[in-house]
Amino acid sequence: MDYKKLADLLLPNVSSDISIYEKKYPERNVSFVSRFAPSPTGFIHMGSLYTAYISSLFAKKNNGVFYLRIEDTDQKRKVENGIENIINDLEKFNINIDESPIIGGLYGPYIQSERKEIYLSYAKYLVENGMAYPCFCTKEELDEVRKEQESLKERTGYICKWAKCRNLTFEEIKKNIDNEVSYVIRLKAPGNFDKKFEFKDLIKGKLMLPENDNDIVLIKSDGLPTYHFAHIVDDHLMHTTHIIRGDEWLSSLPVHYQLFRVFGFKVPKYAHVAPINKKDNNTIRKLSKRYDPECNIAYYFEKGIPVEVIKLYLATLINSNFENWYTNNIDKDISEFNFEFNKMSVSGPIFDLEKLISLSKTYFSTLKAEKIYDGLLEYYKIYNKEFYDLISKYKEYTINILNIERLKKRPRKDLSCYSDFMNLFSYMYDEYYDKIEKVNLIKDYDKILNDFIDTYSGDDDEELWTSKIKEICFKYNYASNMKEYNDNPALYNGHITDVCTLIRLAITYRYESPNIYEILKVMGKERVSKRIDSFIKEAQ
RNA sequence: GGCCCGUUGGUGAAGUGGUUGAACACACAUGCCUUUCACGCAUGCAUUCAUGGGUUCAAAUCCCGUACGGGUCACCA
Repeated sequence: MDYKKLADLLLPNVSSDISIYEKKYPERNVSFVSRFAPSPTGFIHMGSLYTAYISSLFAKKNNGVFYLRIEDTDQKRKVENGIENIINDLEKFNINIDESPIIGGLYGPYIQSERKEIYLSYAKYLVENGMAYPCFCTKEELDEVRKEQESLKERTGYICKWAKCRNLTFEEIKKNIDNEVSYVIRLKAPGNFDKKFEFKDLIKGKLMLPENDNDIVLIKSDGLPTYHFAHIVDDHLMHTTHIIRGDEWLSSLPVHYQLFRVFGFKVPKYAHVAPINKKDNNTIRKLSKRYDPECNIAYYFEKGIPVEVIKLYLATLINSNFENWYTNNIDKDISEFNFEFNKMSVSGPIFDLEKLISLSKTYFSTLKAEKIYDGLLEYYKIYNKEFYDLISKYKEYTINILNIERLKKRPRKDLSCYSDFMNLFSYMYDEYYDKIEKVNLIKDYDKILNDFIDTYSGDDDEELWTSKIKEICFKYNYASNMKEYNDNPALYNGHITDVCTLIRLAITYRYESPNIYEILKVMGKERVSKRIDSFIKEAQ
């Protein structure tokens, strides 16, 4: 068969001179190039963020390039604003992108649907060299073939004797083309399934894979390439050195490997990332954006968990020894850690929200109050306008609240997200000083509170403050320490904890709060007196 | 069903033939500290690495079988 003639018949208006593109997209002078190549089908979720983050982290570590390429060759799955959504989400996470449809770059276009000419050119080149051919089989015919293969317990696919369009004569093809029969272009797969080749994946390690003998589709009937074909052409021309992608691609690696070899291109290195999993009852399954709210990025935004925390947690999932490094280098940037492919989980890490929250508490405990304050403003501006107005109005006061038990060697760890702040500290604002239903009052509560407010100066140090409380304890027959009380409980009306709890209740209407001494100090004497007065009135 | 991959405590995991008495972290429990809560500190929590066999002086680590789990078999990526 005259393949040149065949190529011209199929793609008359396309040049098969691929050297144009080889020249147009020259070698890069960096040793590491990775990419994130999503389909624009919606918002980014934890899984895609994970893969994208890994790519960017390794690119950064190797002073390489990380670019974004949109894989929109499936017209049916296109979603409105898909590209914008992806780019916005990546921006929110401060993932640094060197080239993208927005930023541009020398290797564009970065949207596959805009590269149609390129793919067709490479496809024509293959046809011309007898390595690809048109296939006129309909979906129904293919389904039937598959059914027959299944009933014969044979391997499925467009393989061996089943690849009937492989042997069409030029005349037969010409007739179909003249009649405008819809067709695809398939690879004439040169592999032998019974032969295996060794492949070293950066994460999975040494693999033995069968050669590909399936005549996979290269160009679909709409003229757009399949993932397999676009992957080879793009990653070759864009000079990607490291393909970092989900391990659902592992099984098609023989196809991709073969395509690179057919063209004589250098095969890039591959890192197949196992998915983030979730333990559901007793089964482990992939974290799903449909069933697991924590898979959705919006979930964290709504709670007010900072993106830094998510990145921190993802980093621990990428390399579990990261966590140890981080606790010793809490002031350093995540990217300074030496991430390694071979330390990644082969079967996929399990997502543990509890651990993420614990990490978040540690993260918040390292922040300066001013920084948290800025985060609070940003958060409540969107999620609670009323509270936003309040903290905007009382900036200094709010920062003082945030500084309670923060300015010491081991700060409190009670804040795990911005939404916690309101739950934890709303009572500090008079607007939210709410009564609670049931309050247990101790003996002489009114006298104790009155004595307390009489002696409270507002600027005593903690030691003096405590000693004043102890005096009150003594006066009303409360034990001034627990040991005393426990030795002889019958002698006392109660103990110092009861007295402090009473004060805490009067001030906050809560049984739990940070150090009451510090709270009083932040509130100021005037507010404290008012609250105590109103508490006593309310109790009577 | 074919092919590929995996299986270490309540959880995430470290571990690649010999100081591993199986790190570390989360969770849990108890105790200490303490005005509550949180923090912090201390202690406890796998005589054993899915399972059966083999190789070896030595196996969680290497080999084979079995069970279970995951991925994939599209003109979707």
